[in-house]
Amino acid sequence: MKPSSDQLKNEPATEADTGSLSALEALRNLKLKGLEKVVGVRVNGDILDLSSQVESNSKPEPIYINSEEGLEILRHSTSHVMAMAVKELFPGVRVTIGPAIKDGFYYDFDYKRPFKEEDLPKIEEKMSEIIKADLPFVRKELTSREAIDFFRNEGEDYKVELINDLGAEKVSLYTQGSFTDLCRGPHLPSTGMIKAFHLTKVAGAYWRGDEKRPMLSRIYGVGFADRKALKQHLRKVEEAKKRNHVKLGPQLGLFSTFDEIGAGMIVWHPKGMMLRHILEEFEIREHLKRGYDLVKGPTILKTELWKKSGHFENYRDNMYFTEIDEQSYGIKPMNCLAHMLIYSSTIRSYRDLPKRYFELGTVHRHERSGVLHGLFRVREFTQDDAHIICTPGQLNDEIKGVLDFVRDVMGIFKFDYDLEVSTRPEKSIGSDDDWELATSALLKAMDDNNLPYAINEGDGAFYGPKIDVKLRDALGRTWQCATIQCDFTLPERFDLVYIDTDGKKHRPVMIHRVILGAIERFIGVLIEHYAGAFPTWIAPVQAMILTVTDRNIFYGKKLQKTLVDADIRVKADFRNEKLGLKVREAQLQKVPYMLIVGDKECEKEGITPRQRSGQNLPLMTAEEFIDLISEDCRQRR
RNA sequence: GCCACCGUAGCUCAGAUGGUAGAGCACCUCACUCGUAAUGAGGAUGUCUGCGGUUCGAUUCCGCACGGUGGCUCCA
Repeated sequence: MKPSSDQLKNEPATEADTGSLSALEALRNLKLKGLEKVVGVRVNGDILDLSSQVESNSKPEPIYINSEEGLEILRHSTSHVMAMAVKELFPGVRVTIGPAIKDGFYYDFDYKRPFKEEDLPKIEEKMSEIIKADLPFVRKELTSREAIDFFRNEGEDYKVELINDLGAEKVSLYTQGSFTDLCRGPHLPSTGMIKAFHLTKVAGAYWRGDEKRPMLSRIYGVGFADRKALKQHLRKVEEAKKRNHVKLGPQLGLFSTFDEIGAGMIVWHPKGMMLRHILEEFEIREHLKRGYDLVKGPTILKTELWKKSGHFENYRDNMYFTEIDEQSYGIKPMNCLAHMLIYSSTIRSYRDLPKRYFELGTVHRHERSGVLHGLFRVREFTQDDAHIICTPGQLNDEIKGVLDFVRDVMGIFKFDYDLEVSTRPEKSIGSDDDWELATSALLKAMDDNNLPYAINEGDGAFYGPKIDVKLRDALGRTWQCATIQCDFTLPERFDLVYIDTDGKKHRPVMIHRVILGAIERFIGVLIEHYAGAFPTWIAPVQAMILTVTDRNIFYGKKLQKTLVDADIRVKADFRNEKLGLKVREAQLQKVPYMLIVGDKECEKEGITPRQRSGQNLPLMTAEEFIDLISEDCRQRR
């Protein structure tokens, strides 16, 4: 199908004799090739429709459909097509908003009943008709008054609300066929340029994200420049499914959940517990190297103390409470309180600072049932939590130290990550000055280190601003794990002091920080990142001894003892089964090394390791194999 | 918490428009002693998530609860 450039030629450009012409004309004048793939233009940094007016001597930059901006235009236009299809199929539906998002788009509707998955094929069909009709997207500017009248007439109250809130004098509307939507644009020249889309799912979503407002029905779709890209995306989604830790975890014998235990509670099986143990041991060593002290607080603390810290006021809904001897206690959702008391248990000198208290602290949070998900969102989890209490002068270095720590650890696991700074939320404690101070301290530490970051306004913790570290896994998806939070308030509330050089009491500042975040979530990310094939240094089972016949068991056991004594995490399969079966099962368990032990190995007192890749290594002695694994561990591979 | 969808053996799934259920793998037993992703034969397996309701009768229909998935809101 040819793009509809001919249609467009006659569009708004015609009246423009006064030194302006359509962007498409301007591009033609530039004699650019591949104009059929151009969906918009960039002029002075603004992205405009192909039909928009530009000055005759301007040189608009073409935006191709497969560029990032081009895809956004495509997806946004596809959402309009979907809205049109839905309006035609479901009379009485009211439209709200429908933006482009990563890989696709969505549109929220208000209808007498929510949409179901089974509605999607019908909608897709209707959309295909609209696309086939190759309807042009026509932009029109109206005053807000006129636009409000228009939408009120159409019964589209959500649009009226949007225009009122915009408070602009003029707004733009886009029309394709029978459908007109309030929209800033830009859009494709016409619907015919949509070549590859797919509606993926339905979901509920609150109007404007506010749970007190109506629940709308959202339809999600994906859209790409061509069918090949769409197919590739669907393959990627399949690949991600295969890595799903909720499935892989139990399959690999790592963890499981039980209805009878409760939602959001993880039960760790032997191999999963071994993985945790390895990570925790690794963490303890890394923390000790960096001047942290190990501490531990109790799980339940008096409610009075939670009132003092501000948690009761600000975090109560997420906490569990209990009663002991007619006293109210709260189960800890965070680890800071005990650390504060450890600090204030004696007089501190400026010479003692900074204090870095580290605890693998298990916390309980009452997360709302709908947010629970595998290991990523649970109600009981363990944080690699530390509180750094230091002088204001040390703050910058300490934040830098934590950022370096994060960089080192993420480097070991080969994770890329982005940094985001979150500022003061509505529900919070502390003075404006302290927030200002804490926020600028975080920003300064990042600026000093030339670290790029994004800002999330109002997304901070209730006691202070934070730097969040978003990991990117092997599939490019992001997860929040590490976080660094600056806090001037708790030291105040707990009256933490140190004696400075002047002999007087001064107030220290505090940093809350986690590196892996929650061990549970981090392991979930690791499972998906490695698709369950953990590198040898963290693999719960590093090697599996596989005997060929019963004759080999005696030697196999001897070998196992040698390796266990050398701290290799080795298991053995001495069953009277065929080697092929044993290899298959070890392979499915993603064990890094299989040690094949047959008559040949018994005779030569050696082993033939088979790597997870399927590659066989030459026959070697147990000592050589121990060296091999030790080297893997040293290299963290 | 809200919206949608889902819940049949350890796992993956089939099934009956309401008459108490099957297949493969796993498991158990026996034989085979075997060299790099499934040896063969035989056997057992379920309160069809739970509780109520409708019905002569429910795993199937309805309601509630519990659990899961995808979103919204929230968040490590």
